[in-house]
Amino acid sequence: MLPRVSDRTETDRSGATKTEELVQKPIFKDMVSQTRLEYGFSGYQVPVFPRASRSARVRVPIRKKSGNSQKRAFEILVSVAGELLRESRASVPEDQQNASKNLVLKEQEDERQSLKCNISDQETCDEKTFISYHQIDTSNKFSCAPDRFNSKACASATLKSFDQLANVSGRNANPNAELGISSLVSREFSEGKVEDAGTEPSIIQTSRSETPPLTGSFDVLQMDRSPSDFFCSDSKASMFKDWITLCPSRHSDTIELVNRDDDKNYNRCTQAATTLKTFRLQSNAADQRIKNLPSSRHWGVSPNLNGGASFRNDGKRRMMFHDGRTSYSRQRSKRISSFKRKDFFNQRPFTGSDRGFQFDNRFNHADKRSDGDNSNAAIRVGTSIASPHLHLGSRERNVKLRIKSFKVPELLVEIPTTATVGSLKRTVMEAVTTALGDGLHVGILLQGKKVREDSKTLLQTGISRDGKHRNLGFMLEPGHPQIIPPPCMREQRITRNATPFTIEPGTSGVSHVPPVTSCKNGAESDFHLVSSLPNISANSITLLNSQSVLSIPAISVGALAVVPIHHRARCREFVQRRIRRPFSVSEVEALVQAVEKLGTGRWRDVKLRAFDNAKHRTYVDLKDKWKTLVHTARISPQQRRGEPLPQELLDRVLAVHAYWSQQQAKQLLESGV
DNA sequence: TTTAGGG
DNA sequence: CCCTAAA
Repeated sequence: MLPRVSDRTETDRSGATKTEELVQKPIFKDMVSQTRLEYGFSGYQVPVFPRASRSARVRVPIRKKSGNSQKRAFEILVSVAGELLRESRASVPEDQQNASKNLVLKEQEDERQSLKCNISDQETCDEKTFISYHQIDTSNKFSCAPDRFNSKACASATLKSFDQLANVSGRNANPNAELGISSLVSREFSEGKVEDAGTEPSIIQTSRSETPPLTGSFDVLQMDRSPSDFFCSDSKASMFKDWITLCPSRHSDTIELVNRDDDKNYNRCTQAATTLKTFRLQSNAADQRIKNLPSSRHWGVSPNLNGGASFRNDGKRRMMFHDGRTSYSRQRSKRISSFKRKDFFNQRPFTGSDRGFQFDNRFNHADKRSDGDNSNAAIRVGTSIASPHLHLGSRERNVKLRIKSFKVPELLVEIPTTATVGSLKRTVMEAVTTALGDGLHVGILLQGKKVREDSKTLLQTGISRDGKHRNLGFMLEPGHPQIIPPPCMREQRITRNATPFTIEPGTSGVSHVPPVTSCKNGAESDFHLVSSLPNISANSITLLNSQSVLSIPAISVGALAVVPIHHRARCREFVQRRIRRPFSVSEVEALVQAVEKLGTGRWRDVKLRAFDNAKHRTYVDLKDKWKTLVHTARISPQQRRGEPLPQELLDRVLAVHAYWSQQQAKQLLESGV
């Protein structure tokens, strides 16, 4: 067997019938010798988004027009809290379960199993804010009781006016306002009393629950994208004016709400997207959808009213039915993103794709005491540790982390030697964009070892003890959860154009030991490489080595623990449109060249010849691109949009198009005679 | 699956 | 970029 062929068998193409093509097709090395250069970027250093400030925060948009913004904000908070609690309830050690005191979420005895929230008002705040919202209707059915909580006993609860925070009611904004919410629900609370050292006991909503109360702790920064529903009603300019920002405050155990009204930079953002982890803030609309869904989280339960789970894979949206049939769905209305996305990279430098998890670029600027050098922005992370020795305000419970840059795994760029420096820049930018755009996860390395347990606190993990954090590393890792298909996809996986690193169908089911997949990256890498990889542990894959053998390790228990959330998110996101990836000049060049040789109508061959490395370009894409190219070439330069193409290239397009049209006509004539 | 073409 | 009929 030809080595060249065997090297390539990891791609979607295999089988003896295609051997010939494979041999004929120029592989990467050949391309290099044929006027093409290959640039390998190993460990490309991408600074944290320049505007990133000192803290990474969750942002909760507040709709201006929706009336009760307090209610809305609180709704979101409770929803957040609920998600966090749900995620972490099993992971809080016994000795840490009695720590915080401000927000009390309790499972109630009544049939609705609702949660009680007590939120206190801080007395030092002149402006009393009273949140008396009941029956918050999230998927978990929380309810909130008015404050019966002694504020002294919950010193970290620094709830200031919501109005101040969000400036929704037109009052003066106070960027420094904070809302503190405790991270823990303790058993003590359910018994009615909380004692804080040196302060008087406070009365807590008593509930004689037979079942133990929910316990859990907020983990470090858990963020997710907010549904776009939030923004649809507002004008673009004001879209992001009203934010409530959730973040761990310096007092820890609190969540900070910061008004973002003052920040013009947000106005140009297109989408609320802040994700480090996996819970969702849910809008009314999203809630509504959830309510309509079966409450069961069991795999295989279809969230789709049609009886099929909708998902997408590699650009194709389909309905999957339980009997294995697939059918195409035309429900555009189900798309989450109804707003227009503009230039992706400009606006969301650090966000992932619609499908992946996202890393927000819109960090908070409020805290500008230092860090004038934005390129070295740090991310401040509150530990949210439920410390057994709870001294509110104690700085020891905070960990400051400075992230100078993220290391992006290797990118491969191919560009003609005749290309300009400018196009090289653009190409690299595109590669970076693509890598980032498809959703990277942040990985944490502690002393070279991957920290996988997302539910553990920093204290437990040892990060908090690591005074200088020299041994703490952050990495961007591919976060393509498609690799671990949610069960709704497992019955029938679409593999043809799947990424080269997907688990093969044989491993469907609940196997935790996916097979080892080896891959020669050199020729296979494309801009997509990074994002095609599953979320796997760092020590099992060397992304920086293009020749490395990729092995997909067993999925960690921690990863599995969040699968249900993934699943929910997935199934909703499957119906999203593919991310738009405009063709670069070099890509157009390659396309034209291929069509010159092969003619129109052989798009599969064109794909194999010129875009085999680019998994995100399907032959349909190429055909479509050619269509638009021909159109572009015909219209006046003034009418053209996007990156300007050299006239020479467009002339070639027209010439090629004319030539092959003629050929086609000839053939038709011959066959007719 | 691939092609072709409308949306 | 999506969708889909038809091959």
